[in-house]
Amino acid sequence: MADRQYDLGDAELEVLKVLWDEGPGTVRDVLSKLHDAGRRVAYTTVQTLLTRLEQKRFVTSNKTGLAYVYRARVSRDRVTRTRLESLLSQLYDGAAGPLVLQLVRSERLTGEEIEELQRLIEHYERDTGDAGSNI
Amino acid sequence: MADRQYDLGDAELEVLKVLWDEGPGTVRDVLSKLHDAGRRVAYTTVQTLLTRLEQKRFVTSNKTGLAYVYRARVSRDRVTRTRLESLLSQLYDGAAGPLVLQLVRSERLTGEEIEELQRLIEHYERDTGDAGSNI
DNA sequence: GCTATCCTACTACATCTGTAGGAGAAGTCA
DNA sequence: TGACTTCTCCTACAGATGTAGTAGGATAGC
Repeated sequence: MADRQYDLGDAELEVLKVLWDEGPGTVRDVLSKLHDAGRRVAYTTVQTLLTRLEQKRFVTSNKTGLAYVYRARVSRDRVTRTRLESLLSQLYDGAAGPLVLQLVRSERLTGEEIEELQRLIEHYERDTGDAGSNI
Repeated sequence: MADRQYDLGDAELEVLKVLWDEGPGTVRDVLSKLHDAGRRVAYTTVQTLLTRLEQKRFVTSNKTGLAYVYRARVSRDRVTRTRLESLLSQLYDGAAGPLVLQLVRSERLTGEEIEELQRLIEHYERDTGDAGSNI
């Protein structure tokens, strides 16, 4: 009963995001933020979610005064990568290329992002000597 | 009870992928493919999954001889896009750019994909007059 | 000290999802 | 026609997840 495993549910992720965005906070802090964002949810729901996140080791807590303060234990980047990997393996057999191309074709990158992309590609081509194999 | 809604579970997606890859097929066809792929699962499990997929309107069926033949009703592309959008909105606030950059930085694109990307970017820059705003 | 407030702990419950068994109809083969 | 095989239909169940109520301890203001 002590530990849960598996992945993050949507509601859990939402709570975790608040901790990423706002830094450590209590149940009430998180609840306020969620309410601000228009999310109607009960205090005890947030509490349950934070408890489960702790059981899954995504957050830690320590009692400060009256209430527990929760703190994210995994980085946004780490979770992002895991979810992304999961999407890639589920839908693209793990290949990143098709996904990138699909996204770029959808023309939703900003000018700056395109520039950054351009730089990355130049960098890549310098390293590998223009287009080559990927083995 | 007639209709289910919500999204696809992992097991459901696996079954749907078989239909995408192999074309329409019966429970047994799908089961064989899954077994070939090393997936140990019972006949009735596949049956249940196909039934649920039909309730969710991801597949249709029609009785052909003895058994029902199931056929994907939504394209791989459509489902892919939906899942991707969901990931984007959950983790990147809907912005595609950061995800693309992260993927390209992970250096998992083939030479060909990089070239294709290069072409897309050139195309983009021709259209918009080099780097510009994204409004 | 009392009372309103806030917090935690525990419990509950519905739905979704993965997984599968059993009953019974239908077709196949000897 | 009887024994298999193969299907569908219905039912079941456990774990994950979202959501929240209740009980009871701690705190703070009056």
